Amino acid sequence: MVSIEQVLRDHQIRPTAIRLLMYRFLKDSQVALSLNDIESGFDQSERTTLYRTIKTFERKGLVHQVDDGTGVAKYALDKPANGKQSTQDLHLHFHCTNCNETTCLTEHKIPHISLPTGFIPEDMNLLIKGVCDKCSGQ
Amino acid sequence: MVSIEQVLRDHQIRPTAIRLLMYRFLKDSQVALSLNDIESGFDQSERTTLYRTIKTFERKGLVHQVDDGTGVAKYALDKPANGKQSTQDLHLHFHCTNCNETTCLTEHKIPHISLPTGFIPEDMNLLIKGVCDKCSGQ
DNA sequence: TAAAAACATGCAATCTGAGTGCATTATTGA
DNA sequence: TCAATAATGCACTCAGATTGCATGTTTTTA
Repeated sequence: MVSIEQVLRDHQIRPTAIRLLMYRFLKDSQVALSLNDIESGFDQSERTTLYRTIKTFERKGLVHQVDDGTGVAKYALDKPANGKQSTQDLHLHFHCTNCNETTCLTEHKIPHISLPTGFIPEDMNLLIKGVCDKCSGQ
Repeated sequence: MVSIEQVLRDHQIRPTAIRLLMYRFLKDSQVALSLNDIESGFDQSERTTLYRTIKTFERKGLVHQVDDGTGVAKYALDKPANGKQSTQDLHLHFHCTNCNETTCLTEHKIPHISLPTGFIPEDMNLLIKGVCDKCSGQ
């Protein structure tokens, strides 16, 4: 078990108070969070700082941005890669049109897609919209 | 060969001058267009009108919105369905990170994905980012 | 360890795209 | 032809994203 402080240091991020708090906040969330969501979880601290913090996390590879089609950027913690290679860039996200929550389905890999000649893929994103398990009651 | 006017009428859209122009503009484009792109193609006419026009087209099933992860909505003409059922919502989009153009790869269908229990899919969007054929030079 | 350099934070402000309200103009159909 | 209905244009509003700058804090280095 590595401390959050160490995780940040490992990513060349200075472990300030806000950063530690935000990391924990993201870690405790089962769903991707928008800047507004994050802001709501912090009485103290300022929108801009939270924004820059999340962007720092993103730049340093701690979180990835989730685009769920709502037009609002959300963020989720990267799961530490099990193998050598990060698999973060092959995501499947589920956006519930009922509760508006967006979940990373990291276990579900996107199957290989063959593209026309000349198209060089670098990143993939599969977004599925529908009703999530909590809302479907199943 | 059906006239554009007829296409619009068939979708319960009054064929005004702007609408005919915009339809042709979309038809002539190989890539999805943002409102800004469209605006640039029209010296005359007003942003709001173009916006409402594209939204009308969307509502009536003439175009579909493409979300390429840039945060800017783009639109592309629906290809006329060959079969009875429209398959517009299950093709993939390719966004070139070099030229910023987004292409509908209508021939490429999204493979079936099995979801965890309780997740009910209703719509899917597969976005692949990378370098397009024009930019890769291949 | 003090001073300089580098980075983090807070506040105010800007920018962009999306979307609406309303008055005017055009089109349609009784 | 006239009333009803829809389309257009202009002026806004709104939200989220992003930046500039002044200040505070940490790190580095002489």
